Amino acid sequence: MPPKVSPETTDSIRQRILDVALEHFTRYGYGKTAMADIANDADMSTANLYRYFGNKLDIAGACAQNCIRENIENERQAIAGEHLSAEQKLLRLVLAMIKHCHETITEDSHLHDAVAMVSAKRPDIVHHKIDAQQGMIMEILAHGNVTGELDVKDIAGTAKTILSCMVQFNVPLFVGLYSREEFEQLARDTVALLIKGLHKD
Amino acid sequence: MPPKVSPETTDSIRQRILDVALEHFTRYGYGKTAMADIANDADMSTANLYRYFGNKLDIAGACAQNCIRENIENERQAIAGEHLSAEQKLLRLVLAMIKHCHETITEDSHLHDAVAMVSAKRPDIVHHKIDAQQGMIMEILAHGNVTGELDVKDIAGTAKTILSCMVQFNVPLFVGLYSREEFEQLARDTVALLIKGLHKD
DNA sequence: TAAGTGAATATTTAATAATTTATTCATTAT
DNA sequence: ATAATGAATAAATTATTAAATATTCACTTA
Repeated sequence: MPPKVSPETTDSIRQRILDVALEHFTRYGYGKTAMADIANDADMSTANLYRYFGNKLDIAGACAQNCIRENIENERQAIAGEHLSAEQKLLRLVLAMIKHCHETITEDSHLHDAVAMVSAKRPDIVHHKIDAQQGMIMEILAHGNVTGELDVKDIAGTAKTILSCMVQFNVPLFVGLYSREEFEQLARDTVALLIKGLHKD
Repeated sequence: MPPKVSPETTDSIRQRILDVALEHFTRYGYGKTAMADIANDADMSTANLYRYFGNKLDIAGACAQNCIRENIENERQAIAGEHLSAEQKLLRLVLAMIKHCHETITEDSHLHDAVAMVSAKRPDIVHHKIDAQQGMIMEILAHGNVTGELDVKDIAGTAKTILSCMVQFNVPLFVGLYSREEFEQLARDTVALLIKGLHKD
């Protein structure tokens, strides 16, 4: 039997669909992206999309998971490095959140439309991101305990509390309300306050 | 000249209109409340409403200002008392915020509809509330400095930072996402963390 | 048998017409 | 002169219809 030339795997086809779809979602938003548009650019029939994804929302969901994976990777990079203090790491994490939110709402990008859709219909995907962020904060706290910089008893609970103080830096809606500079200053102040606390030493 | 019986003042008429309007906004929301409904219940013609308010949004705005005044008064009551520590006051303030948000979204109440409208078209009104809350936190901090419980250098800046850590307790949208108990626990943890900080003593 | 398609159907979205509602104003009452 | 109104108009909302789009499926191709 003759060897097939470039035998496209199921996975690579799925990936091609996702690449095309993300391009469209970013440029025109979820609503204004038609399955026919995606199919066209992916060189296949509309019907064939359904052999690879259950429906349109599944495609958007898969795109979102890719983006979130990337985003988490970014944030991990930002806080990597043994020499950084817990405060520095926390600050870098928050600044990465703000940066990501700004990218989501600026660029050309009607991406916020797709983000809203996925957030509403697939809360599990959002939750996964929250869990990952809480995990990162937990690592920062644990390491801070080791170096003697911090003294945190309930690491998981405290990480949750810290993350909740940072909602505003995580939600594009809020980030859009102020200038980047203002927001970054607020982030610095917030991290400093969380580390130091208000009480008299 | 004969003395007028029960000479209704302009102010009392305005107040009657506002009472009726708030009732309707609460029960049916901004959109589903017609000027004719308000006029009917206030025993006057629709046209006459315009002798007392510029337009429908002005009525909603005046209602909102009344509610906010009440709300601020509530929060002031909650933190009154010399014997309370700064931490206790801060906690009481946050719990009052949560309580108010819960009341806004539960009850019968399509009030969130009216709140959204006013928030969008009259940001100054919202800002007034934020300023008042920041003022209360400043008072708490200043008093804490006096008693020796706290050591806060930049009172205004710190108050702003603290308030921003509490957005989630101030925005009905967020408050609705979790149970009251969960949220109150989060509030306790947040206040404790802000007061104590993370660092090793 | 697996991958893919065109055409049929169901659901959404957009456009339009019909209705309701907000706002204004000339006029009446007090 | 001040307070109030009914009727006229402008603006917004809702209901209706038409068009576009998502999804399914019987069928073809390799």
